[in-house]
Amino acid sequence: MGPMSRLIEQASPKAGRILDSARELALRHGVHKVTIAEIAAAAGVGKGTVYLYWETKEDLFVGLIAREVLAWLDDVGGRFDADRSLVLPRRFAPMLLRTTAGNPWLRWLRSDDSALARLMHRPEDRERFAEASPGAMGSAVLGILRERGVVRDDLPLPRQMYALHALLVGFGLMMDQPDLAGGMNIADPDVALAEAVHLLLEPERDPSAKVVAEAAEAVRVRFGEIHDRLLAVVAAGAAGTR
Amino acid sequence: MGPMSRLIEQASPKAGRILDSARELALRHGVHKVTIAEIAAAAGVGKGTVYLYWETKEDLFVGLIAREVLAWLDDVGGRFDADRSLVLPRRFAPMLLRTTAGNPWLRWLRSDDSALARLMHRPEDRERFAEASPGAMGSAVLGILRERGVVRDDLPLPRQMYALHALLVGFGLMMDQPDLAGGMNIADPDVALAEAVHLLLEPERDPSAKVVAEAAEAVRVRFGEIHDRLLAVVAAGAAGTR
DNA sequence: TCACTGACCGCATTGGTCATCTGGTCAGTT
DNA sequence: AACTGACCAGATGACCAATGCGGTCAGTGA
Repeated sequence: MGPMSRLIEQASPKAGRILDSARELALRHGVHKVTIAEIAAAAGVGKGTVYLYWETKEDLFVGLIAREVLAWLDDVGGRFDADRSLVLPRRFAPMLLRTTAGNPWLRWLRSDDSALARLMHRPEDRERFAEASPGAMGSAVLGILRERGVVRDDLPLPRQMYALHALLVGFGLMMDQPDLAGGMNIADPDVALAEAVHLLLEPERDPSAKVVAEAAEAVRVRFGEIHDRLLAVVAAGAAGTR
Repeated sequence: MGPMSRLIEQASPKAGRILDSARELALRHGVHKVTIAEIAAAAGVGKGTVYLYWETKEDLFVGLIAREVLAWLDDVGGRFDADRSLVLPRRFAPMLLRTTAGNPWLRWLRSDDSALARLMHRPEDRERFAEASPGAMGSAVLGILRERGVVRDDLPLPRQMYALHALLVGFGLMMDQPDLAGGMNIADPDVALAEAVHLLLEPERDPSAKVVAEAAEAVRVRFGEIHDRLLAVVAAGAAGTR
């Protein structure tokens, strides 16, 4: 994170209230139905005030989604600190999906909804967010785990990544829209994913506790990088910085 | 197949011409842009003639898509006859995707496009078609292969099915819309899928040739069932039978 | 007799219009 | 200096007429 760019809401409580109002109203009526005037009124500020903190409506919502993703990254980080064995693919993958399943903003991000593309016009922003999608995170982490023997290395990395990505996309979509599953419904998709990832990625023998701890540390560092780059997106959207 | 219900185009060459025109025009301009009048004109028949063979525009296109799927099933059947080792999951799964990748109608079916839902209003039809989607076919075949030892049985079948379905959905979608892959592109997704399915489903030792042959036979029978049920859809859509 | 046709009908969809509303600005207020 | 809300140009969507559609059926001719 570093001391450089802080979240706008931490600098001003008013900005925080605006974000909260925007979040609530957008969840209720949809992002492109809610108006800046509504948001400002709900936050108890004037309409112009919103534009003191963000240059455009787009920037406001980019910042909002970024906040959600950052909170999610922190959440995941916390889980890691509590239990480093979460780096094991069979635990990592289900955790990625489960922690994103509940949050509409993250789910939205994952399915690459067209509505999101309509909102975020700057390709750079979309790319930065795509970096934090479960599929991309899985891929990013895969290389690290593979180097350290937490993931089998008897097959080329690119194909392994592609397969993992496909698996996560598939599970994610089937969770979001059960009709894609063709009527098939199981009680515990998490377990199914864990088993699949285990067979797909994990070597015969579990790695030692030491290796696991080191891998977890490396993965945490990677999380930090993704975190910081997202933070840059938020900073870029803040008024007065561009 | 049986002698009972034959494709409408085999009964009347005129119906065949109508289907051909419908196919060509719909591929060029989209299903819901093309008009019955255009189709009739292109086929060199009167507009009313179309309604001698199909009750509605919807029935016409249901029949058309069914024809495509039936042709695909025949194609796959032929491949099976030529090489029974195609039942091996690592060869079966890539074949399912590859043979459906080129055909817009089948691809459409696979992605469960909303445009298709707008066209096919009868849920019964949609269900019948869903039965023939790659994911569903994979699932249908999975049980057969498992019983015979071509697929490992150390994990519960429902979760195995779910995982396979997710994997196929994921690979299929990433093939169709590469942006879902998050910029990741590999030369040979087929191989990646083959490897993934191998790890996911296949036992340590390959089954004997005899077992493979028997499994292939059973799978072919299953294909025949799916074939026949689709044929029933076509027959139901034909005018004068309802 | 009957396979076939195309003029015809009611209705859904379209394109065009225009009043309203929205994102964004800025002179003014506190 | 922080903040506000009246104001503006352009986007939006409600509305309506006109077109074009799916589907019908009386008629045609082989």
